[in-house]
Amino acid sequence: MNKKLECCDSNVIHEEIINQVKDKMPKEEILYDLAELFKVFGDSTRIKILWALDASEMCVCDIAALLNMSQSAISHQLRVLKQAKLVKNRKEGKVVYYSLDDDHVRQIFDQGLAHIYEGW
Amino acid sequence: MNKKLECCDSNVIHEEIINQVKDKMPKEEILYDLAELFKVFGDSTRIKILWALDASEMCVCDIAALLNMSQSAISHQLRVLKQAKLVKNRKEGKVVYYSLDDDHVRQIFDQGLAHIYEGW
DNA sequence: TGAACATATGAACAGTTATTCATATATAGA
DNA sequence: TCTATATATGAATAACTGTTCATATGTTCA
Repeated sequence: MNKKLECCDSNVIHEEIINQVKDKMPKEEILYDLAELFKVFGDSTRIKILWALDASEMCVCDIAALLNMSQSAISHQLRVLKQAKLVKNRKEGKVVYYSLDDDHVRQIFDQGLAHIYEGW
Repeated sequence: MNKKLECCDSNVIHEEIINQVKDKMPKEEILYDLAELFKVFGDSTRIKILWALDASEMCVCDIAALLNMSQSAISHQLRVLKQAKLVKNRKEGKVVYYSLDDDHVRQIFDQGLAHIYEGW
């Protein structure tokens, strides 16, 4: 019950494949960043915001009204989206307008939708 | 301080835009499913598993060895990936081999990477 | 300057999630 | 049948996350 610290109790089964795959894997850091990016997409509030901004530039209050959520909640999420460099903003007096800051968002959404609709 | 239940304290600023965007938004349910899908991508362990399986079919023990993680942790995550219809498996004796079950994974990854690398 | 308002932000809380641990299931071989 | 082994799974825990609430910041206008 304490024979190997490696993986499961047994030895590796297919050592060649493991080494082969290991060579093809991107650097740990890249994969981490990729997961962090998708984590940002993994919330329906943020998905809605991105979708809305893909249709039109909007101010915080408008987004809150559109999604029927508090101004604070939206503001917090916009900060997350901005840190991920997915949205940008411009200020006009008191009002802050947000818009998409990425060309890939739409394509990522489309691929995601393609998966969801697949086989139905 | 209690004038409107809507969004923030004020009235909606750009009502036309809101209605216009509202019409363009996909159904609530679709956006929820989309977020659920990306949530699955939003974990570096699962990202690594998917990347590995994109390179080669592998059994549970091999994946655990490759990622230097416990068999149990990998098995739990494979279940999540299978529920999301991102991987499939086949049994050969005691050994269960997992492989990708989706054509979009690679493209979603590529778009994600494109975003990460953008502007550097 | 002061009131009104749009937005941002910190703390707190509830809900979620990834891993570990122990154990169950299933299969192969003796 | 008994043992070894590959995988699955339920419970528990620690860490993380989204929203709310209260409040701060910054801008306009009177």
